Amino acid sequence: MNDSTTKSTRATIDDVAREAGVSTATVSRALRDHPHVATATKQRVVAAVDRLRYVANPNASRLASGQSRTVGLVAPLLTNWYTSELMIGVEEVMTQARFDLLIGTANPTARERIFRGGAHFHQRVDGVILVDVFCGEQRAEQMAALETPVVVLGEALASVVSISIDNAHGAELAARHLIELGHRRIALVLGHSELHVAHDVPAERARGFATSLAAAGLTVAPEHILDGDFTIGGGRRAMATLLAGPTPPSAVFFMSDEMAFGALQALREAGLVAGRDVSVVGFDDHPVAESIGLTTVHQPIRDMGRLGAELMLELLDGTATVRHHPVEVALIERITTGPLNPLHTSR
Amino acid sequence: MNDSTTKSTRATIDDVAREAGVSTATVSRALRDHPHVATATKQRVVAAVDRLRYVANPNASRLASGQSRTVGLVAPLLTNWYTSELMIGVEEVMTQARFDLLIGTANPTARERIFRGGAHFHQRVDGVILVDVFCGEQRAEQMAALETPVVVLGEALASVVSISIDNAHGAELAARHLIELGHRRIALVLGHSELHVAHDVPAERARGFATSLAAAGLTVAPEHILDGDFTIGGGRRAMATLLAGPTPPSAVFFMSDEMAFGALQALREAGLVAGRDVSVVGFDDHPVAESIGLTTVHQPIRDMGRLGAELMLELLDGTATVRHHPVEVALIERITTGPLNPLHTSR
DNA sequence: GTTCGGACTGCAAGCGCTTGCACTCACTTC
DNA sequence: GAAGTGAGTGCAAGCGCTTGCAGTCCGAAC
Repeated sequence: MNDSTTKSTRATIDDVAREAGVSTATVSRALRDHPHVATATKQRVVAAVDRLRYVANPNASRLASGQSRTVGLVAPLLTNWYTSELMIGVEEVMTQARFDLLIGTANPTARERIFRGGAHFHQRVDGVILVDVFCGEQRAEQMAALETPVVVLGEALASVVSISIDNAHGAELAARHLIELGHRRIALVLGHSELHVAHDVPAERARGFATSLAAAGLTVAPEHILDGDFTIGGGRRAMATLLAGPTPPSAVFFMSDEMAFGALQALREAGLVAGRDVSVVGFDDHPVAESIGLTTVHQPIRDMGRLGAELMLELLDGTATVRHHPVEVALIERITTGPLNPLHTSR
Repeated sequence: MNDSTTKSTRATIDDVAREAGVSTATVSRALRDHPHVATATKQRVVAAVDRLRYVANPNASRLASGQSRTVGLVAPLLTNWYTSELMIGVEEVMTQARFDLLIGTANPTARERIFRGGAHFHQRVDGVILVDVFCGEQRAEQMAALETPVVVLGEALASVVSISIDNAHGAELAARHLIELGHRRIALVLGHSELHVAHDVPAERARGFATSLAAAGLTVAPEHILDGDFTIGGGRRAMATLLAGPTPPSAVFFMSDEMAFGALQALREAGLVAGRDVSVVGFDDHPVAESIGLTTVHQPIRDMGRLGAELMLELLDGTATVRHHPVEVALIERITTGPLNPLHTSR
């Protein structure tokens, strides 16, 4: 009956038990630091494990324990440097906690299923970290009712654990900086990624921008508000459009660094110098922003990833409090912004 | 005994079997498109699955089948945009094939264990994709002897399935381009990332670079070969050093775009214009290279990731042939390179 | 009318772990 | 000396699937 064929199969817990002269139950407990295992026994087990190079089969232990020790990371766009950066942070913490990370793209259909717990995902993970999967409070409540713990990154929510920066505040800083440099005719390039259904990050940044302008008694001309699609190409086109207009702005706030990169390209193509002819501010602090010298609003992305993972771990422990965790942003002044060029003051 | 407590637990295969009026074995077979399952039966099963919103427990099926349907992706540096880009490609294909992707960092210790199959990893994955974990032919042979299928990305190897670009050729293209523009005093900025133990990518690129110079009867001055550490900062420092030297080069080839970005910054700080005063060529075609206008050697990273995943799938099928798969590179001319500036011809 | 080969389905034995429960022994405590 | 107490261990029943083997049934071939 016992087919202990000489197949060079991997050692199982039973092999270890036999080798150590104890029961499988004891091996299992010894290996997981359960209380009530004699120190001597534990040592024998560990020695046997080493001798046999035993590694527990995760599928078996997960099946038996009902815990998958895996968390899912869902993001609409993995391509994104922002997402990867966040992912690194999450991965760091999760690996250390000996958890697996399952990454998945959230196409629009999948999104809805995730909210209702119907996703394929839910069956195999202990928790889900949502990155930039904008859901809104209503959806958050739905998720809070689910048995799967959820951490939302990039959006401020009350019914689930969430982490995000104060987008309005970041935009305020950017606009205030431009105003302080003397700029009056300031343009705004926003974005409407279709993947980010219903998300209000652009709206919040626009609000912050408007707040600062209003505080200085300024307004934005309608033709100075453009959509840059959150892409390099979109930013380039937006900048070109602004330059071609009747009254080009002396400064532009882009809602992402990548759009700003495109804008710098457009400026160069027009023979203009950023920071002198036109001031440009981005948002994110992309790794390349520093080398280009782009003035931007820095957000600690990797830290947010780490925090997200830590909160997920707490959630799984039952020690987390459901609330929003705000994260600080800061303006980083570099060379793409400068005092208002006299050229512009002349009307 | 049968504790069918009213716990709102998930539906199991038995629930589906009961609902469809068949045995669990039949459900299992129907769901995996086994032959010899009557069409009508299959439909009943599918209907029951829908009604119960059943999703198979992956741990149970993996345990029972002995297949983990998971592949590991190991890279020394996940932070890297290159790695993320590659990962996206792999993820795309793997997800479609309904495989899970487990990502892991390969610190030096872990590397050796992976080579000998002793890694924690091996117990839980059907195959391993190694990204930039430079191993050399000897290590590759070791791995080929392992039962775990391996695909190596970024290095040309004979004993395992491998994928890489022709680094020497890429560098040749870059150098030739500069030579054709009239440059004679060309510098080289390489890198020695410590994480990339013993990898010869820099060596190959250096060789290609030398080949092109030699063909034009040129040589490089020793002080024109610097280490830029493969980082933005390193590139910046290298460029600054070159500019401060007694005979600054008129053109520089950087082994990575990121170092080139740093160089552009250094040039700007020195009041010089890239493409006019000094020509700069990078390597990689980083997403930002386009917006900055960096001339560089393009490599189809995401495609390489896709190919790697496809080959892994074939390997698991037993339909792959072990060999190296070369991938094409191409020079992309942009604005950081230009004809030799007369200033430089004067000695 | 048998016999036979397939198509289809069910039985039941695992896969390698975890864990509730029961049990054995010292040791204490009255 | 009896009765507790609790640390330490083993038994065995699962966890939810897969799959070899053994049917059952039915139409085709003899």
